[in-house]
Amino acid sequence: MRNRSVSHIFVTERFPIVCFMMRRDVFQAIADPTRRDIIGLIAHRSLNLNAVADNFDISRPAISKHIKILTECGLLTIKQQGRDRYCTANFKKLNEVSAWVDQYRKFWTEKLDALGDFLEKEAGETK
Amino acid sequence: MRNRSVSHIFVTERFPIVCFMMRRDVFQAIADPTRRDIIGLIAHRSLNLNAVADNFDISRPAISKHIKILTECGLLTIKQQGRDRYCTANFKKLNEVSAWVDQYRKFWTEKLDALGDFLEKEAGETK
DNA sequence: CAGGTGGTTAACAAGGTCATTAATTATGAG
DNA sequence: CTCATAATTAATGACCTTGTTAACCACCTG
Repeated sequence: MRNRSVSHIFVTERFPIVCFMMRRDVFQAIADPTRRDIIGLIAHRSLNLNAVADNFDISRPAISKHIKILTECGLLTIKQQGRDRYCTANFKKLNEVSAWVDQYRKFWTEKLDALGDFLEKEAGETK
Repeated sequence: MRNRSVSHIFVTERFPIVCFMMRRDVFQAIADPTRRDIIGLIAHRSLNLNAVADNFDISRPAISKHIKILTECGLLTIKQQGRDRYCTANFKKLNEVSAWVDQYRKFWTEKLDALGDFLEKEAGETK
């Protein structure tokens, strides 16, 4: 039962109702390349789910699930407009990732070789 | 067959030998909290596998597998010293994550509310 | 060489992820 | 109201992940 946590427990007189909320962490959310692509798509403009799905070869339900995961971890917010649900990216959430990476930044930038490695990689990829 | 790619194909006269190499991407590697903890552990000093395992409640084989994954994606390098294998972090690899996050940084820092959110989160956690 | 220690591999189990298709819900348009 | 469209849910399947224990290999020490 990983990544789950009880967020609220509502107790009526006779029926304890336990409400689970996925504690989807951002790291896991961005681990999937499709989800990273979705984020890239909606970075500049809000899109409804179908517009997002048009950019991928997978089914709408699959996209729907990805978006659900991104929403659950706080990276996306949904705004309902009639039938359409428009997805907007909530980039502040990426600060968690940024902060984690940044604590190690000094270990690889001290030698000032990051640029060199980046260029090396670029050259390898475009070759 | 996701996350796999044929990296090299050696062909002898009679035996084509296909060598698979896991294309473990860094995002997936750091998605696991245990692996992030391992990285944190060996950030400052090289540790052998048993020393790493001592810090966790899981078995040595489990740690061994995590370290294998981290090695396969380039985040760790192993230096054998007699019986011991010392793990060293290779933080340059984190640049991939950093670069991906950074392309969106302007979206959440423009408003200069990142500090506010950070403090808010801190307060929420220590409460 | 024998035995202990560091570490990996093998076999397996439980649960999670990511996709599918079919059915369902909900909204807007004619 | 009826139909088309936007989107979710349900049921299912294949594969991946993460852990376990037991057995094994490799190296150092006495």
